[in-house]
Order: sequence, then structure tokens, then C-alpha cells
Amino acid sequence: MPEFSSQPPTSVTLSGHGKTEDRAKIFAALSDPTRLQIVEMLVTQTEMSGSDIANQLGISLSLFCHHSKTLAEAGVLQIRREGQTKYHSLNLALLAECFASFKIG
Amino acid sequence: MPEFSSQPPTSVTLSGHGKTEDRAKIFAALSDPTRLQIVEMLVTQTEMSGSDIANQLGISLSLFCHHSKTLAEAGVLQIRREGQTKYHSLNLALLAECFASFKIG
DNA sequence: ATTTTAGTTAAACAGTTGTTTAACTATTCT
DNA sequence: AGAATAGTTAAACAACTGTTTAACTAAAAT
Repeated sequence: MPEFSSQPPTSVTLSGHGKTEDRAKIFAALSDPTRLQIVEMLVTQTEMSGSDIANQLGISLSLFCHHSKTLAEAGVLQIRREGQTKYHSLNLALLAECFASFKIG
Repeated sequence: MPEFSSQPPTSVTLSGHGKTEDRAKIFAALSDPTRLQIVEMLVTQTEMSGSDIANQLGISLSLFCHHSKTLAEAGVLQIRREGQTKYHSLNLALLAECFASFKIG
């Protein structure tokens, strides 16, 4: 099945329309063990560079970059640039909003 | 990459070890739009037969069965049998536990 | 100026996934 | 018994995914 949509997240919330597909995309971003490890690191370390994440995880920077794209496209990852270094942090508000749909109904 | 593990969930919680891979599997179960719709239906309708879910979603029973296997294997779906009918409900405790890892750290 | 460091990008490959179709079992209804 | 209902299973197929490797850009350090 063809995939059309892959715009980077301009608005960082999914409330309002709160589409099922957007939520599915967030869950898909969390569905890979390597990516979930990245996210779990950022829960405790709050902000990290790509190299630090790759080193601490024992993966190549190339592989991290690949995965970070998926996380960023889902809106899970926020990126701040400083010189040649990019600092990554979680969009906790989006995650909270995504998970909130399951509390009661 | 080969996949070895696919045991049905004997113990329904993931606390104790609470492995990243188990959580990744739960997120993978929620990562498909069709499966997420199934789950979202069960948030409000609490318990439904496979046929009812398939009908309400406009998918074949065969496709539902396929997806329900993925959800059940992740531990997300609980199944109760009554005659020829199978009633499906969510394992909300597991979902809550899975999402809890993101609150603070 | 040249060498690290930090990050991106693309090709290639095996493995997996979602969907359709069709054949099948077991239970319920008439 | 025969037909309908509820569910499972397997094959087939295209599309997608995760990983490795290698070539690349841009900023920082020497």
C-alpha cells in the first residue's frame, strides 16, 4: 500500500482532529526496540546529542540518524541545534496526549 | 532478522523484568491503524465479539482474526469464549503499566 | 590548511507486515 | 440432517522496515 504522507510535524499537538493514524504513527515510532531504547534514555537524560545516544547505545551514528528521523516525523523527538551538534529531547506533551485516549474513554 | 519468540502471554503483567522488548511489542501491536481502531472501539465498548468488531469496522472476519492474534500475543487483548463466539476486551492494566514508564523517569 | 568530529544520505539486502482469497473446523439454528 | 454463523489457517503478493556499508557536507580543533 502506497505511503503519501511524511510531512515533518509543523504543529506539535494532535488534539482537535486527534486522528487515529497520527496516533498509530507515534506507536509505530515506539515499536522498534532500538528506537524505544533511545526514547527511554531521553526520559531520564532529558537532552542528548546524537553521538552520545549512539555511543551509549552501542550503535552507529548512521543508524541513530535513521531512527531519529522516524521519531522526529512522528513528533516524538524535538531537536535543537548548536554548531555541528544536535540535541534531542522528548515531546512529552504529545506522548501524554497520545496515551490519554486509553484512560476511561 | 529472524524472529524466535512468539509465545502467547502466560503471565499478563510485565512488571518485574519489564523488558524493553516486551514494551516494543505492545507498541507494535498498536502501530497499525486497523488494530488501533480495534483497540479504540474496545475502550468504549469494553467487550465485543469478533464478528461485531469486523462488521463495525468494515473489515473481513479473516482480517480481524489476523490482527487479533497480534494484539493477543502482545497481551493487549483478553479473550473469553462462549459457545462459538469469542468476546474480546482490553488488558487495561498492561497498557497502563506500559505507558507509566514515560511519566517522569 | 588539514584533520577530527557530528551528522546526513543513498543503495542494497534480508526479513517482516498487511491484505485478499479460499478452504477449513466447530457451533448454533431451522 | 442441512444451512447458517463464528472463527481459524495458509498461501500469495506487494509494500515496508531495520541494518550495514560507503560516500558525502559542514563545523571545530590542531
